[in-house]
Amino acid sequence: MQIVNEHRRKDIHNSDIPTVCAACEARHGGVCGTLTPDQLLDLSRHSTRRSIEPGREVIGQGETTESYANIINGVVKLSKVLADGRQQIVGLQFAPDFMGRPFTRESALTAEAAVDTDICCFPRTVIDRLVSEAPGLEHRLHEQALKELDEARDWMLTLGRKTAREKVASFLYIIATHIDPEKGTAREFDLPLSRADIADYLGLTIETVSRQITKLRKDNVIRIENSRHVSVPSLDRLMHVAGID
Amino acid sequence: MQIVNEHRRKDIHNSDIPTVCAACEARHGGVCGTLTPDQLLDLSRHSTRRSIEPGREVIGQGETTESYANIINGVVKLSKVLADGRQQIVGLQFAPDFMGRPFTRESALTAEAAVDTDICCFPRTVIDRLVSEAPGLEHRLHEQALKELDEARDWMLTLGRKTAREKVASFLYIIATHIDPEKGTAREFDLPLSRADIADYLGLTIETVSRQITKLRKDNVIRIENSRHVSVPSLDRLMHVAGID
DNA sequence: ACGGGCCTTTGATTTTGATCAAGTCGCCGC
DNA sequence: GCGGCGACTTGATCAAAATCAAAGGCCCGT
Repeated sequence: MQIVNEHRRKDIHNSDIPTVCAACEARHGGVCGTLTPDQLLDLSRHSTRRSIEPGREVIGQGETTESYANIINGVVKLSKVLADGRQQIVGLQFAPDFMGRPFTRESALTAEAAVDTDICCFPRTVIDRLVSEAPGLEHRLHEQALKELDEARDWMLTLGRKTAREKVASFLYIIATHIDPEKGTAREFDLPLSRADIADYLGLTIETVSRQITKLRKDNVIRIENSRHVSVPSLDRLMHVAGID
Repeated sequence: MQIVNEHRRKDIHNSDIPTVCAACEARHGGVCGTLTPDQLLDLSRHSTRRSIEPGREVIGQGETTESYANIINGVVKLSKVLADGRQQIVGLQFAPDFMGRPFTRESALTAEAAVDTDICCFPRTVIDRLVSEAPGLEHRLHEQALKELDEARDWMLTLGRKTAREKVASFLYIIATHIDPEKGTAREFDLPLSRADIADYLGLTIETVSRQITKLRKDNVIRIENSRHVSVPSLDRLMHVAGID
């Protein structure tokens, strides 16, 4: 897609911005926003865009990574598995999240696209060099880590203490509030995860997830078509069912 | 306690180190290790030691914090509560962990001493200033955040996918490997948490925790006296029961 | 030593969600 | 249009953990 000046975002200084970066959302919420035009140019010269189809693994548990990436659009599942195959999704990442683990080579988890996803990949060496040159970049990565930590801890409360109904409602709420990186909350959306994925995210079985979704539909908390498309008449109601004060 | 030169650690340059810091473990695994003697002196002038008895709240969910702290010894529970009182412990912190949330005023969780605990408190303003002066400090805080994120995600797998027996064994394994900051793993230790706390950490009830501990004892995975003191004949066996490959 | 309170254990019963087992729906290729 | 396959739903039954209930044990002060 060719980007012309009129479409460029006005909230960041755009002169001398590499063409590929000019329209990229990752420069706003994402990590690239802290870089100077020079640094951005440097990074963009080494970065490559990739499209990933659903189910395709980006990085496997225990593998070594030689690159980081920004999510341009789509959804990525982060998961862990037990030796006997039990699986838990430990996080979802949306645009413009940064993926990859600074300061360590080996990944402790598997990252896999949940839907068609575009990412912008950077070689580890370039990011590591930029981190040492631009202190603002480490600060941004640090903030992203803290955000993920907060999300992980919120989800621990969901996993440990909520009922199946509350868990499913909590999941729907997360999706409603994250699926569209532009506006805050969507009252209608396609689920980026299959029932099996939702079960792995919530620590439930697919049957329980399905039953609870059916029950939420019968209680008019949500409306469903196609089993993937959900609309939420009242966000407040959903939050309440999810046990979020 | 008075510290004389002979007891000072040799692995860090000790000249001009403030007396209170000289014997402090937090300088090794902790965040102070990155500071120059000058910066350490600066920080130590504004820091205060506090002893906290079990059950005493250090910082409450939703309160604003004006200080950070290092744990000198003891154990701190980090927890979240739902509106109706259901509680989940989302993390345990041991010496020499850093407590407090950089870059945000409001705490999203409650921190409470689990046992008698000593902490070294720093005013927010001083740390924030040192972060801007010493890039190494932010790097260290970033690493601590990433460590906590890894731990949180590991625990999500435990909460979402393990059985009660595996959960209790996982908890005992965590304690065995963290209770003594000096040596790696203890094969005998006092539990820093009550049954109620363990239940809140594992997303179980106290009765289930008690029953599973009894069962692990009968299966000779652990030995118990006083209901607080535990010894572990075989760490490998415990790990296996905990579902850790 | 005695009593009271709290923490812990143990037992009986119930409930929630898992498991087992059929279906149904939608999509795609033929 | 038909058949088949994968994803989802629904139903029946089962099991794990929660809940309800009652002791025990331990510590502490009197």
